[in-house]
Amino acid sequence: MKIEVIEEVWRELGKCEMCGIRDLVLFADLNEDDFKLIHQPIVDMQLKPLQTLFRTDDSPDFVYTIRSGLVKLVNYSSDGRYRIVRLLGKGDLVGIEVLNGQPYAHCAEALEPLAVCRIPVSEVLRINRDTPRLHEQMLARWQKISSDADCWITELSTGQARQRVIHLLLHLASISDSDDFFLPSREDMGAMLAITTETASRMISALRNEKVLQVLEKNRARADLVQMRTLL
Amino acid sequence: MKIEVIEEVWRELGKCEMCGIRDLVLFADLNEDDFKLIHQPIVDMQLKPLQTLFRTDDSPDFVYTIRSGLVKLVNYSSDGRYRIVRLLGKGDLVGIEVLNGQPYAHCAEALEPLAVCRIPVSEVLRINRDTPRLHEQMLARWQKISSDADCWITELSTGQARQRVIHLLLHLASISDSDDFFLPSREDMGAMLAITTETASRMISALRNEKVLQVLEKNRARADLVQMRTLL
DNA sequence: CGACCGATTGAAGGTCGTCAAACTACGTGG
DNA sequence: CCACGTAGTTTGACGACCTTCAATCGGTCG
Repeated sequence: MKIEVIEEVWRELGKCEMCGIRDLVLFADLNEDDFKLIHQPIVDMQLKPLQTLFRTDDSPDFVYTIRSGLVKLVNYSSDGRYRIVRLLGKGDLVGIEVLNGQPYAHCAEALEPLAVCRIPVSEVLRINRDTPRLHEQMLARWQKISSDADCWITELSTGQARQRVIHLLLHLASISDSDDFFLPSREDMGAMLAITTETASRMISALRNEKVLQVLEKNRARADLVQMRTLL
Repeated sequence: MKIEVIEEVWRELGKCEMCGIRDLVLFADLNEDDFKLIHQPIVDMQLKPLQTLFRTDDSPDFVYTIRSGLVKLVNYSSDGRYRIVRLLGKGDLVGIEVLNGQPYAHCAEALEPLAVCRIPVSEVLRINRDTPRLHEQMLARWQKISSDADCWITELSTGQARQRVIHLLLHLASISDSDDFFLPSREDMGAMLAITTETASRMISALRNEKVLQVLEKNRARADLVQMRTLL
């Protein structure tokens, strides 16, 4: 559990209106006038794997939209062990709970090289007060979080270790936009699936022996998805 | 997995403004004028244990506010097994996802004798469009669902069977408003904790032998909460 | 080169699932 | 009234699966 300081690489973002993933983000439905409500800057940040966006006790002043990369939300439980409760990817909004006046509910760490837009909470609240065009997006985002959580419970926390690993790999492949996909460290797989790192490792080895999974460079893999689904 | 027809006992509800749990419910922040927006009736229903509020494929026309009792949200997975992904109690809103135009995401069944208010979706949507005083409640409710889900993942789906059972009992005790609390069938405990009914039964037996748990009449129990917490 | 970290593999033991039987509570029908 | 059937709970025995502990391997970085 390394603690590293965030090296922030700032770059003033021209305009949200020009955003390449405009249709995916929280501000998708805003019009030109709405954007005039933004006074404080929305800044672009790049993070390297292991760096944190925020921790539970950080001052809840920003939310983050993911432009590219993968983020894990981690819950450190009272007895020391930790559990990854969610994965967020392109277009997702990290830290949404602070928009309700809550503290950050998790620790958010980059898994892959990460590009995010850092949005001041005050700006979202202002826009949300002055135009109705955020409401639907907000509700849709909460909805997605909730259905992802259901999936996490039914697919990733139920059944035998082997099935959980396969479900996880299928999920990772489905949210990847390239042919290969992100393969977490065995420790992280364990924290997602509530199994040990050794068990995770054994399952990955087995799938490799069975030729349904190829491990590429560090943290990347490719899989025969069709055949893998038959193994469930 | 019994399928029973809902016996509905209807009673025209005087006014939401007179509601005994007014401060807990979705409409908590509405004022007198807002209530004039309601045209279709909100009706009071009583259900017996095992009866269902709705199933996944029901037409998504109503949401339900729980006045008293306990509801389980069930997810039937592709491979036949089922998993309980959430418990809802007094003041909770069942079926909230349909307000976003989605189908029901779960099957909702009564665990205890249940009293709910059945609210037409169309009314909530109208109020939500014409007044901002529902927005905050809606967001707060989604937020609670999400943090409950986190808790479900970290406490009820992680660790050894014994700890999971203890966490569940502590949770049930905490949401009960009397001294004793609801004790699920062993099968339901299994579906909540991703363990078998036999294991659930063994854990309950053990806790009884250790004198930290007393099983009362059917589906009720009392526990020494302080001592039980030390067993984690 | 050596230290270190993560991944892998092995062996041993514990926990939990599976199968089966006995027990309890409850309601029905003889 | 009692015998009986049903459904849920409990308990036991056994085996599979997973964790634990430990050793090894491979790659990276100083």
